[in-house]
Amino acid sequence: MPRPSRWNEIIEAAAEAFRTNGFAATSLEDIASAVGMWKGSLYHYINSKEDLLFAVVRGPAEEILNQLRELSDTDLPPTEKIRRATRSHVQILNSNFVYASVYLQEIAGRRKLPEWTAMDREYLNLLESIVREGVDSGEFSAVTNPRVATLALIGSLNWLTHWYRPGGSLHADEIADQFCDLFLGGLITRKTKAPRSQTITPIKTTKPRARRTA
Amino acid sequence: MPRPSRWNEIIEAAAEAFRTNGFAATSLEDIASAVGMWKGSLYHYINSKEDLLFAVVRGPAEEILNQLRELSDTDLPPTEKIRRATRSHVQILNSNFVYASVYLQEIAGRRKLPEWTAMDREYLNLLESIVREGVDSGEFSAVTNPRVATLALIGSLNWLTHWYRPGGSLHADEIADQFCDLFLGGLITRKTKAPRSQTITPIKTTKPRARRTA
DNA sequence: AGGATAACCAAACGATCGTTTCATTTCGCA
DNA sequence: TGCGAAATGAAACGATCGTTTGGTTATCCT
Repeated sequence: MPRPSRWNEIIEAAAEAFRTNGFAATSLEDIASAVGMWKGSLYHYINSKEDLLFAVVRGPAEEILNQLRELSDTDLPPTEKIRRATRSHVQILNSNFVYASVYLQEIAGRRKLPEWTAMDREYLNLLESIVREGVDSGEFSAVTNPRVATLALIGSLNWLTHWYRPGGSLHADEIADQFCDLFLGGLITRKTKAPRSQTITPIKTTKPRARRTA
Repeated sequence: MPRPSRWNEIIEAAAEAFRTNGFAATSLEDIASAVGMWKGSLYHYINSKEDLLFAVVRGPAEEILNQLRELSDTDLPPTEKIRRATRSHVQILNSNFVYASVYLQEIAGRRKLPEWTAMDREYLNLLESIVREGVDSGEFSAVTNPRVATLALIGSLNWLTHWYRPGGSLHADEIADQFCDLFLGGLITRKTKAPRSQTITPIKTTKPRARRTA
């Protein structure tokens, strides 16, 4: 059987190394030795080390944005849009876990390259538009600031790279469903609405301080 | 007036550089020139570059954990505990923004030093215990998996370092309140409970594809 | 005042990094 | 089979990094 092209091996080795040690702390020799060649030979495939980073990251970044673009162009109710956007986000993080992790750790926020910040902004704006639809239609009455609510959802989703691992005991679908229930239903799902913010009263410690050692 | 000690200047310069460029991409010369001295002179204050990272990060990491420890030892209702934990988390992120950002970007997940992973695990477990209290008491009926729900909340909170900036137009208190309302009340706050997950039906695009350029 | 100690300068070292160069091998194909 | 291009080997270069060393200046204390 024809083994995958050498280029794919290089990208996968680079992605794994970038995710584990970070881009700056990864040397080209790390990547070269992982695929069994000399670091100078990598330059038959790339022009610079940063080329590797962009090649690793481009695919999932475009895919996750395109999926939200298509979803935004439907006329589904906002609740269903949020549900599908959440599922889509989790699914892409699951099936392209290493690449997506590198994107979130090395691109999002860190580098100010205009191409990527534009994608980040568009993704945020599309999702915020969905939230605003729900606010305007009266469905999302708990939202006082749509942008903050959107960023809260994105934060939960992107933080997955810090604890989720494909193939682990928690399946991506369960996580997506739990996220949806949480954000659409909230922790509290009762007839009576959750009590709103109240003024902070001083904490009175009732149990003795039990120090934990682990 | 006596200016703050040189040590503090060094730590602040290191923290700012670490947050902006990352630990590995920051050179000791960057830090030294920021405080106006030669890089070799830094070794009168440190033993290694990593000492700077730990010194930057230790304060807020211990503070945020201690606050949750104290809160966990009260007998407040779970709803109020979640609210106060969220406020506390946001407040510390606000008042120690640079230090906390370095922690989340360079320590959490990346390095496997047992001291820090133990703190992360304890923080997660304490917060999860609060969520479980709410599940057991029937208040948090939307939670099917307490650990996932807890990680969703932590993700929203920690992702603040990617978009929040102290002194910006959004105040920390507003953000904390919005987060609380979201997680306690959910996006939807109605008499009828949010419809649960439904099977995915194919998306039918109704509007023509409108490509965005920015 | 003066000595001890902290604070800092200035230069250098060895290691490592990204990149370049050129030789050599491997492979597709006529 | 043989040729040209792709792929890799092998070594080296210049730059930069963390760290060390030794000397110099400033500061504090009695």
